[in-house]
This record gives sequence, C-alpha cells and structure tokens, in this order.
Amino acid sequence: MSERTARATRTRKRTRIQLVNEEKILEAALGIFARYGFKGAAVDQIAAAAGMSKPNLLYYFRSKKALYIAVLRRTLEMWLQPLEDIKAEGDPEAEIRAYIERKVAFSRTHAVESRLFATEIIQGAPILKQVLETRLRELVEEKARVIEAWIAAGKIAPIDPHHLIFTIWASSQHYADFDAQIRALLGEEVEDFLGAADRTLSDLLLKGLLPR
Amino acid sequence: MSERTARATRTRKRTRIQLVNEEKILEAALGIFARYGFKGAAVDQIAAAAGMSKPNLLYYFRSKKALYIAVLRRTLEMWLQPLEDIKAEGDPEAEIRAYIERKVAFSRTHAVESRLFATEIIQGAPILKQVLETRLRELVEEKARVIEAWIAAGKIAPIDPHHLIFTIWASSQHYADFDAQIRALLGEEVEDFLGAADRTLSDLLLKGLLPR
DNA sequence: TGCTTATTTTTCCATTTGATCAAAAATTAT
DNA sequence: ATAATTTTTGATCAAATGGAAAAATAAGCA
Repeated sequence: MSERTARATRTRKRTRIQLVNEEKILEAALGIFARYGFKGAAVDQIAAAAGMSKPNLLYYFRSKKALYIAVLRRTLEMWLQPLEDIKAEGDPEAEIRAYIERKVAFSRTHAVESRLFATEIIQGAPILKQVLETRLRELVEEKARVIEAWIAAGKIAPIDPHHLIFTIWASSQHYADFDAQIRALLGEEVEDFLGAADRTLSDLLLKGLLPR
Repeated sequence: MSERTARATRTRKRTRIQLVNEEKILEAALGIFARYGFKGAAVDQIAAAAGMSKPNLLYYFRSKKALYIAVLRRTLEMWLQPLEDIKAEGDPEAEIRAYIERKVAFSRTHAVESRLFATEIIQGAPILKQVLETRLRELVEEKARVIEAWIAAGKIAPIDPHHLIFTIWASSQHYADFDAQIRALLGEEVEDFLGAADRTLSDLLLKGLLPR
C-alpha cells in the first residue's frame, strides 16, 4: 500500500498545485521563522501568511519541524554559494573583492534568508550543526588553503584566513541581520548608505590586506 | 492602602530576598530569551532555570514582557558602554584599537548578552527601536563627528564613519552571535583562535585605516 | 463519464502557555 | 511571643498551540 500523501518523501511526480503551494508555504515560513525562531513561530501564523489553513499546511509538510528543516536547507544552499565561487586561479584582490560583493549582495537581496540563518546559529544551530561540522568545515578549509597560498605567494598580506573569512561574513551579514538597527540610526539615508556598502567595505578590508 | 507587592514599581526599599531573587531571575531570563527570543521563551522555563516556581517569578515581574524589558534594559547599557568610552582627545589609532578591544572583550565575556541584543534586533527591535532612534542615534552621531575630525586632521584615512562603526560592531559581535558556527568550524582550536581575535581584527582594520 | 487520487475543510483533542488568586509558609518587626 | 508583612505554593483558567481523523470537494485521467 503506497502510504503516500501529497508531500510524499520520494515524490512520484509533483502536481502543479503541489509545486505552487509548497513554494507559498516555504516563502511564508521563511519570514515567520526568521522573525520568531523555531519555537516562537506558530504553524497557524505561517499558514495564514501562506493563505491557507493550518491542517492544509500540515498536509504538505508533516510537521513544524519538517517545514523548518526544509526552509533551512534551501537557505543554507544560498548562503554557501558565494564562498564556493571563490577560485584559486583568479587574481587574489579581484577574488576577494568579488566575494565581498557577493556576500553583501546576498545580504541585501536575501535579507530574510540571512536573518533565518543567523537565528538558527544564535540558537545554537540545533539543526545545522552537523552540516556545519562537515560540509561547511571542509569548504572553509579548502578556501582557507587558497588564501594561504595567496599569502605564501606574496599576493596579499599575511593574515589568519579564518579571521578574514569570518570578518567578511560578519560585516556583510550585519547589513541584513541588524537592518532594524541601521534603519533606526540612519533614518532616511539608509538606502544610499547600503548602496555604497560593498565598495566601502571591500575598500576598508582590502587596504588592510594588500601587501605594502 | 499601599497596594504594594515585592516588585513594587517605586520600591520603598528592596529586601535582601528581593535583590537576590530578582538577580537570579534576570540572569536566567537572559539565557532563555537570548536562545529563544521573546515569543519562543516560556516563563515556566525561565522560572525553572532560576530555581523557582512560575507564580513566584511572576510575583517579582508582573509579566513576561515586563521581565523581557528589564533584561533588555540592562543589556543595552552594557552594550553601549564601549562606544561611550571613545574619547575625542585621545590618539585616533589607540582609541580605535581600544574600542575594538572593548567590543571583542564584551562579546567574549558577555556572549549571552550579545546574543540577546542580536535576537532583539533581528526580530525588528520591537522594544529597543525607540531607544535606538534617540539615544543610540545621538551617541553614534557624536562619535561619528569625532571620527570625521580625525579624518579631517589627516590622522586616519577617509572613510564613512558609520561604516567603520558598523564594521566594528559586526565583526566583534560575530564572535558571540555565531559562536556555534565558529565552534563547528574550528573544533578544538577555538579558544586559541578567539584569544587572538582582537589583535587580528584591529590589525586588519587599522592597516586599512591608517593614512598611507 | 466514472473512477481514482489529490486537496481542502471541519471538527476535535491533548498540551502548553501566560496569568491570577487565595491560602500557606516564612520572614521580619514590635 | 505575637502581629504584620513578605514570600512561596497549589489550584485553576482561558487562550493558544501542534497535530490527528474524518468528511467533503476538486482534479486528473482511463
């Protein structure tokens, strides 16, 4: 007996309605989870934001946790992409500048995803911990070696690659996560400010980074 | 008729027990709110962490929200202090270096407070918004002018002071807020890494900041 | 068209949650 | 010690919550 419902784990073929609804749910869940965290979010609330009833939402995702994991999975992929794109063969300055640009762009175009990621980490990364310890860790090690090589070649000033990576994460992420604070502090001028963010930031970091 | 209970708004004089219990509650609440946010935290949970019953906790703080505000108020004061301590008369490089040092130190010795602050901001700063728009805003403007003056005097390279301040906030805060991620990535070596954080960070930022 | 499967709604339930209150226990003051 | 006050607890409530079951409806396809 195929015990299968719409949100089948190993779907045979997704209905059009399924695709549409799952997308609506994921989008709504993203916003609610980002703002309230896993515990603080209510399924009912997410369902309302997605324009459907709670039982109907639970028809597509068997539980609140399953939904959370689904949202988080997508977010992680997007979060990882910019780092993966760093190329060892490229020009160090250009690569780093482009990386900063990508991260800042992500913070601006996917501010909600950024905040969801931050919320998960702040709460101790209960779901993501494992992926962080394996996949992300290897990825970071790989890129750290690339940076080491650049340093060894005298292309950039010596610095602990991890510190460099974390500082880029931190400062780009800040534009999304602390958006409310930035807006409170800058008022109307926010948009201009954010528009210049990636330039100013990479200038600041790169000046400290280029060999003298 | 003095309708007054222990947690009187305009306390006559605090009992020893009051002092002790309020402190225990605030400390417990800090941890829970930081991890789960306002909505996600349960009064019961906080009471348990503080070693008392829920009704007893509510005897000291009339509501969950009142408790949240009390915790947040203390946290804000601590968070603000390092910035207030920047002195216009000091040597720019030393002042900035010392500021970074204070912020990183805060992240390390008060990681939980740091995370609570971050959680509140990520959630849109529902409670802090007003203070941010007034008090913090003025404070930041004041210090931004100090930095402008340093730039005008040729003491440091030209940079938008707000960007500089935000970058320092972001990168220092990161050590507390993303602690779980850093640990997942570095494993055992975390402590060494964090120990060198303030040096590495201020070196990186200051190299980009000093006039050439 | 009829049959099967997918989707949605209605109803319900067991827990959890924030909060209140009266009474009991403990502490302090007289 | 006795009285007054403060602290703590146990019982209780109404609302919110995650989730299940069943019944009703809509699609998709032979």
